Amino acid sequence: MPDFIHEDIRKLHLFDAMAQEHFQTLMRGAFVQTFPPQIDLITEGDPSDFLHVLVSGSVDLFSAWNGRETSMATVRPVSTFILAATIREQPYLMSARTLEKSRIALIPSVEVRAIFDTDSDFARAIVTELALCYRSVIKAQKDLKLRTSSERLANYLLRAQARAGGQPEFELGFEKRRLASVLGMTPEHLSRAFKGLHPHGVAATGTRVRIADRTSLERFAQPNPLIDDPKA
Amino acid sequence: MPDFIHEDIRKLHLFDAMAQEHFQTLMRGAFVQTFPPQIDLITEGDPSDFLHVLVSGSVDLFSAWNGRETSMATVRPVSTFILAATIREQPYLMSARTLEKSRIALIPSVEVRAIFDTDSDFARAIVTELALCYRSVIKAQKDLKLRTSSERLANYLLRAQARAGGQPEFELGFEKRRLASVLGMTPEHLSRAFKGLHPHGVAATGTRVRIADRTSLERFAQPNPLIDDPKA
DNA sequence: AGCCGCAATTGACAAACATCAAGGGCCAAG
DNA sequence: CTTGGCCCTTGATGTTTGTCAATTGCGGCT
Repeated sequence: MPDFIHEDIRKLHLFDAMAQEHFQTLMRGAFVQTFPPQIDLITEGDPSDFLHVLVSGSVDLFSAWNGRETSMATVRPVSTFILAATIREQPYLMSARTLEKSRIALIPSVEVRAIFDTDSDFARAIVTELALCYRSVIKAQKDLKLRTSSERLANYLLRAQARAGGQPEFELGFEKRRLASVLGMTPEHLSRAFKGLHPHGVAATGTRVRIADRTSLERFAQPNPLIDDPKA
Repeated sequence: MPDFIHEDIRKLHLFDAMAQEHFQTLMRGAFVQTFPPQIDLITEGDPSDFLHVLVSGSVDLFSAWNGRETSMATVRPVSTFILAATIREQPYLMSARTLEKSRIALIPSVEVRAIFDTDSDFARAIVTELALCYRSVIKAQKDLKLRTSSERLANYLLRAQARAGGQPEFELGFEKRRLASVLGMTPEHLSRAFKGLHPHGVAATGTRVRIADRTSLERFAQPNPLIDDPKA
């Protein structure tokens, strides 16, 4: 594995405090692979043999039941996924597939657990990371249970704009059909929801979105830090 | 605090591996309080000053936004809640109130964090606990996004029956209106959903439910371990 | 027993959301 | 430039779920 990838991974909160020796042990057992778009990386129910670290590209976490499928989250670099399954030695609860060409580091779960047992800095970092993940799912659940689909879209756009640096115009980053799945609605309904936000200054052309009047959109969306702030 | 409560708490996975000395430190700073039913224990957004341990009774975790309210989970003894907020030193994401008369131990968050830093067994236990919590929320989210309300009810009843020991008849444990909120629907709709399950052998009288034909109900509910098994 | 209060139910209706079936726009290959 | 594919959109319609209002039913209290 090239050194610059080591450095990218090392910079993650999860790995930045642990002993160098332990980090190197992890990296020795790990390997990096590049995947084309739309490749299934893991399937829910499979044993969690590897902790995954997305180095570049993007990955969709999704789940299926009874012929239906829903997108649970989008992973962006550089971050890990399926940490909880690795820790608990339990099967994955979600499937994962690449959205674009992606570079992914695979670290054997056995080694993660072994070092977790000996390196308390690493253990602490895992706790912090897991607590963060937990809170973000709770927020997603509140979003889902307390808001209508238009409200979810409005708040999603506000967050996306903030993430993109706050300019009035920004890229969605993926297709609308996937956004619909993330928001828990159909593509058709999303299309109508976008139209419904037009009076509040939202204009979408393709994958590009323009928020003309943030104040008006906020009045409609009623964003709340306890749901929408990723840091809270 | 009486000793038998210490013992109950000590038996929790979260505390059963840590050094006795550290456990005693935690307990010295903690206090137990008994609350009547329907008392607000914490409000979302408040700073997380205490880790709560429910010793007896039951507690509802809920959340509100824009005039709407939804029940996120029910806590049953003996278990802790709002661990993630304590760890991250962040405000609570959910409010909590007693459902019945409840006895609750309050452990100052500062001390939890301090001992977490020195006792690696405790840190490990926290990781395990958090990973478990995380996975259970993911399951809840899959339940919400992939199933209709009738399907959620059907699967809930199957789980409740299993939890109650598997007898054909069992107690719900709380009011139907709260069940409706947990399942993300209105009480009226829940009432109709129960009627819809009648052909599959479900009969509900008050807070008591009878599943006459589990096989038939399972055929309709399509339970899946990756959503419904609390241990997975 | 009778009354009260509250939860649960029921019915009628409205809103939210999904489905199905066409069309339109974009882009890349021929 | 045309063609085909794919996504997005649009319209019509159906299903699911929520709301409102009224009623029933049950348990506690007097």
